[in-house]
Amino acid sequence: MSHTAGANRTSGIRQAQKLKTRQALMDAALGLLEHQSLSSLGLREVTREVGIAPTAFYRHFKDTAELGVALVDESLNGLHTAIRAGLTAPDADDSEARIALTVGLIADLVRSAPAHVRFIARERHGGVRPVREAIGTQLALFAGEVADALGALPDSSGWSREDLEMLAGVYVDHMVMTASAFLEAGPEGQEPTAELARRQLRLISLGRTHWLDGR
Amino acid sequence: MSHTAGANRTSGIRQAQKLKTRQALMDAALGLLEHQSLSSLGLREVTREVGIAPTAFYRHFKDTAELGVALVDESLNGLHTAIRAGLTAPDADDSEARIALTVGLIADLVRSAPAHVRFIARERHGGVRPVREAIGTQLALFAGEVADALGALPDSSGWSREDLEMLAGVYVDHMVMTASAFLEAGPEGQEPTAELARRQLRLISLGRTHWLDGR
DNA sequence: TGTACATCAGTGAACGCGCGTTCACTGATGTAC
DNA sequence: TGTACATCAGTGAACGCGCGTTCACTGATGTAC
Repeated sequence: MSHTAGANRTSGIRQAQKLKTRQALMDAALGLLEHQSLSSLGLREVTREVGIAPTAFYRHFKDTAELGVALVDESLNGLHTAIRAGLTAPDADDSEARIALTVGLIADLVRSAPAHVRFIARERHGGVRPVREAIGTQLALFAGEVADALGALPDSSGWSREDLEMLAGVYVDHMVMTASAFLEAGPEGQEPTAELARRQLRLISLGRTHWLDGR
Repeated sequence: MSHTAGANRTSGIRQAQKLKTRQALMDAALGLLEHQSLSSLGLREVTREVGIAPTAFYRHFKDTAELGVALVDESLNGLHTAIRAGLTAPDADDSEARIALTVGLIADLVRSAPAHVRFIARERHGGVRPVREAIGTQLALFAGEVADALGALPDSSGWSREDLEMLAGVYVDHMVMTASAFLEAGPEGQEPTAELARRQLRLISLGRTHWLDGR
């Protein structure tokens, strides 16, 4: 209509630079959150780290809570695609192999994006409501997808939607706890942590196998 | 030796008043932590709430992290005795009844000490290392006790100590998650949250029953 | 019991500092013609 | 392509404010005799 054709392409250099700065703010925040919680993260701290004036922060976020919500999306999109890649790889037919694969996937995720994992584990029950709620919403969506995936498996015939969602919730919670345990464990703690996680998944898997036993 | 006999009784009025102020600081902090994390809690905030001079804080704690560690002990001692009371009440012989009893106990705990529960859930993965570590240590001790209790049950014959500890860990994690879920859920969310928790405990219970099936 | 001294929880002034936010600005990028 | 105007990401000074920490103090409580 008005403007030039292609005006809403938000063209070129300016937009690219803005996105780059925004990303730099998010990266800096994620780094600073290794040793504190979002509720104590200062706007000046973040801009100092990036090397821009404090006031420039407002060109991107209204406050640090809004930055936090953006970090939730970034973190859980990553986790999301990483895990989905694993779930849809149906190479493993026995449950023991699927368990090992899942735990390996979580270990990889923690190794490749420790700051994101830490952020989610930390703020999941953290002091900043909008961020806590964003994480809750995203994890619920994620659990819904896992429930769908579980429902499509032959082992799940006879399962109600409610039970599938319960099971998916158990898996998602276990995943977050395991990821956090990997983070806390030192280098020598990695393998014991993985072994514990596999053992726990075996327990859940057994419960799952016998869920419909009493009809 | 020196002093009067009974000198280390730390006698009387002065000591009592000091303990009272210390407790007031802890109570005030717990209240202020409803909407923030320990890493952003200010010493002046806490003393203002209690109605004493900021400098008086140092008579009790070196910094807010130390206060946090004291809150961990207070919170988990409460939880500890509350849950142990439940575990040692062996009225329930079928597992369904034991599950309902456990979930009811958690709900009671959350209702009677919401701020303590919130504090533990929030700081378990929080930004203040000494506090995070204190919670980890206490929960590990707690899980050890639960493992002992489980090992004493007839259902547990043939279980290795390692498996008992794994199972106890699952129960403890589930308890913290459930307590946190009760907190987040509104008044109408309480019963659905309880039902979900019972369902999850049924799954774990089934896994437990069949743990030794393949020998 | 009474007196003289010691202890120590809580005070209040003072400090330097970093915070979040406002404002008018600059100059590179984008758009119209 | 060239020119004139609009946009807007980032600037830098300034503000009032609450922070953590220091220090010398006060006065009620505790102890010795």
